[in-house]
Amino acid sequence: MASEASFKSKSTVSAKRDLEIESIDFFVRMMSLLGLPRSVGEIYGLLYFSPKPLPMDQIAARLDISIGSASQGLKTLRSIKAIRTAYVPGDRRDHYLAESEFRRLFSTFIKDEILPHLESAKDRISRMEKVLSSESPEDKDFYNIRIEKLKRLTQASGRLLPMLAKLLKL
Amino acid sequence: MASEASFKSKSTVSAKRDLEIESIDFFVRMMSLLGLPRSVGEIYGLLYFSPKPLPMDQIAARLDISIGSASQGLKTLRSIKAIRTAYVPGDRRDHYLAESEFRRLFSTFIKDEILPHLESAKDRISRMEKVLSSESPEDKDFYNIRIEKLKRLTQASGRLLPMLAKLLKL
DNA sequence: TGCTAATTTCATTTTATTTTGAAACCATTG
DNA sequence: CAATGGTTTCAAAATAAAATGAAATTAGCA
Repeated sequence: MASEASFKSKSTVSAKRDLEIESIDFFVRMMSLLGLPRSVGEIYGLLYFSPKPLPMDQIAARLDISIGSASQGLKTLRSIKAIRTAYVPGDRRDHYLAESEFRRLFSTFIKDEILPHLESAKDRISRMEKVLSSESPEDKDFYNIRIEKLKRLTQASGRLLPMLAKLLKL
Repeated sequence: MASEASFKSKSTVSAKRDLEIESIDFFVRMMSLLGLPRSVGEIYGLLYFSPKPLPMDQIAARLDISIGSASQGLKTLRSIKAIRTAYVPGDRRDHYLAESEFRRLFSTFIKDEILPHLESAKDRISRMEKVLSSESPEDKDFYNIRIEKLKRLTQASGRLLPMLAKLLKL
């Protein structure tokens, strides 16, 4: 079937392509800042500037990545709520849309990736305190001060991060 | 030369070792959250619970890593101001001490690693706007809205991150 | 200044992560 | 309920990141 439905001038098509490329580049960097693989950034970048929801095979084709990568990347993006599926009548394939509210994206990330670490940090600190109180090594004061600082750090982050997450929701 | 200078009971020594191990573990995780390699976390973790400044060769020996790694790791830690050198009379080697004020550590990290990305993001957004204004593709509204959102994101981070950095300096 | 210990650098090796591609699985529909 | 299109999974391959170790460099001291 030829695409007779809409005529697009050459320059307009390339303008869209330019935006797409800038977007992909942008999100590849941003995601890698969050420790996510390149392909995840590419997919999100593509979807972010796509006016229509795209199915997996088209995503893979336009980014020239394998469908395996695409599937994995979409899974990751779904898990952090950075994309959602859209129903397209008469098409069996799932179609994906970028969730453009970054607030949600970041707060999900903070909740899922950072706060759990803070939790285990608290456990670790209690263990340290136990060790220190059961023994009385030299430099006990030094150790106490260090543990105290660790404690403050985790407490501060435990308060700050949820605040940040909330701020981003504005 | 035997270490006759101080007698340490077996349990006290192991208590210190326990603290050290918890500390290393803690900072390995924390640094990896910031995208820094394992060895960097190990070194900082060791120094954080060391009452005395340590020279590079001792650091490498205690962590069982190569002096190459130790040198690189110390360089990284120096560059983010997470450690500093201490003068030890009669010893030619540099001795290292953990900077225990995390605030500084984090604010340096934000300034050096994150803010530069924001700068390049601004450039990219101007390019996008230029592309969009010179052409008039379909879905122009959609694209404008997306660009607008990106702009807000970078502006918000541009304001928020320095605030955070300052807060952490208090 | 020359000697040597201390440190840095960097090519190579090792390890960890990401991507691929094909097989297995699932779900729709004819 | 078989056939086919769509998706996931996962072992193997490709790539990227980090650690090693030895040579090169630097700096303190005699």
